[in-house]
Amino acid sequence: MTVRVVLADDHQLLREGVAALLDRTSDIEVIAAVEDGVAAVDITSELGPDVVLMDVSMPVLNGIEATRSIVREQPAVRVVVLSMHADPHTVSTALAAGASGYVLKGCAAAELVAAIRSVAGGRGYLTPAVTGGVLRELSELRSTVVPALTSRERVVLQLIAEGHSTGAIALLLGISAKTVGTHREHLMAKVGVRSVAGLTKYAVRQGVTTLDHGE
Amino acid sequence: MTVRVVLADDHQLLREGVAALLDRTSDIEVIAAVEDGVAAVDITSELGPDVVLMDVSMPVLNGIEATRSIVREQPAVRVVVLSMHADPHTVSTALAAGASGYVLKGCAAAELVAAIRSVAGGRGYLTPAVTGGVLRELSELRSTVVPALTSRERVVLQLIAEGHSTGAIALLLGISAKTVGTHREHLMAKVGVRSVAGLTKYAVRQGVTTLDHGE
DNA sequence: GGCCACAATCAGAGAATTGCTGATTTCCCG
DNA sequence: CGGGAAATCAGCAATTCTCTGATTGTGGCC
Repeated sequence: MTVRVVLADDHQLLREGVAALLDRTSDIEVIAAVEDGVAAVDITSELGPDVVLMDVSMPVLNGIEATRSIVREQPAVRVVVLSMHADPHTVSTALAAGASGYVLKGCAAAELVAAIRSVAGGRGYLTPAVTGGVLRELSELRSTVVPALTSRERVVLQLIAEGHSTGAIALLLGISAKTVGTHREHLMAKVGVRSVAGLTKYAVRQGVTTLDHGE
Repeated sequence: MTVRVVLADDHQLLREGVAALLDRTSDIEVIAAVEDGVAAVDITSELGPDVVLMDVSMPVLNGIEATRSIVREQPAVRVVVLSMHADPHTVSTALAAGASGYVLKGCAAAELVAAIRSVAGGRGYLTPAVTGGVLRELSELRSTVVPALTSRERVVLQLIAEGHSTGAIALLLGISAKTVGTHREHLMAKVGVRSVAGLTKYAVRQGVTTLDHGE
């Protein structure tokens, strides 16, 4: 079970150095090293590696776009982005493009190996220096794209997901059925869904209810 | 981390013999041995053991009822039923009463120890001689209690769980909305649920749809 | 203090869905 | 050749949904 790796970076010295480092590891094999994004896409579709180690800044086609292309065409291939910078924007763009891992060029060889093994195993890898920013970005996106639910809405969501009818919820909460309907509409609008089925899935994902019993 | 065990059996010789066997094992300690079901319930609520080793046939209160009582009052206590017979009815009754394990009196000491360790660790234990019967019983129950869905019903279930309305499903399938409604009713009746929320959860559990996107 | 945004509440009216009963057709199995 | 189950559809009353519009209370902000 060796992990087959394609390396894409526009600096020859880095390519050779990283290849040497990785080849010291018995379970990782560098099967190709290319110097631009187009070559990375081509060689990946030809060789079908397990992991592509992708530099961000490359001529012809940058690493982000190359990642997007590879992930779209070969979802089984995992991409680890190798970058000089830890700025949250680059990181989240790379991850949005479909990268499974993100490591900095300043990292130790051991970390690079850990990242490759992690993504080859189907997990992800984020170098500690960027995780904070990613989490912050994530929560910001969550709150702007998906507005926070109000406490009342959360209660109604839970009851809906538990299978209660509008009338039943109104009785339980001691409010009018009309109000429950309004809450439901607000919920659907916020969650971006237009059915009880969608609301229920959202509730399950959010942990507001369980999948346990039928309702 | 020794496992504290209460032993309940109406034959003194068996109590002494099993206690001796278990005490040879360093991580298992028999803290009490009683001779009827009532005493088992009493001593269990008093001592709070990790595991109760429970004979099925006992005077005053049989092992099944004693198990039911113990599990209801002290859910943290695990019960291993010790029985002479492997008949599926006894086994499934015992498991339905809340037993976590089932071993035969004809088993080796090593198996008893394995069973006790397993249930103490929060898992279950079924002696191989009875697993076949239990699985058969289970699938029979499944098919009678939860009748198999027809292929058409599965299709409708999926579409409902994906958030489509009755009218939309009718269009997609090229049938009347009334028919879709009938399918939905049959689904709810079979699944034992009376809401789209319940159906959606069932669909997710069954893998008919995913939790991914909202709808 | 006044203003504004928003949560929470409710209502009206027409459209859609639900729940229940009942029926027909087709098809497979013994 | 039945018998039964699956799949289809209808009628009808009750409920729910959708959309629009409105009121009240609260908290933050100038």
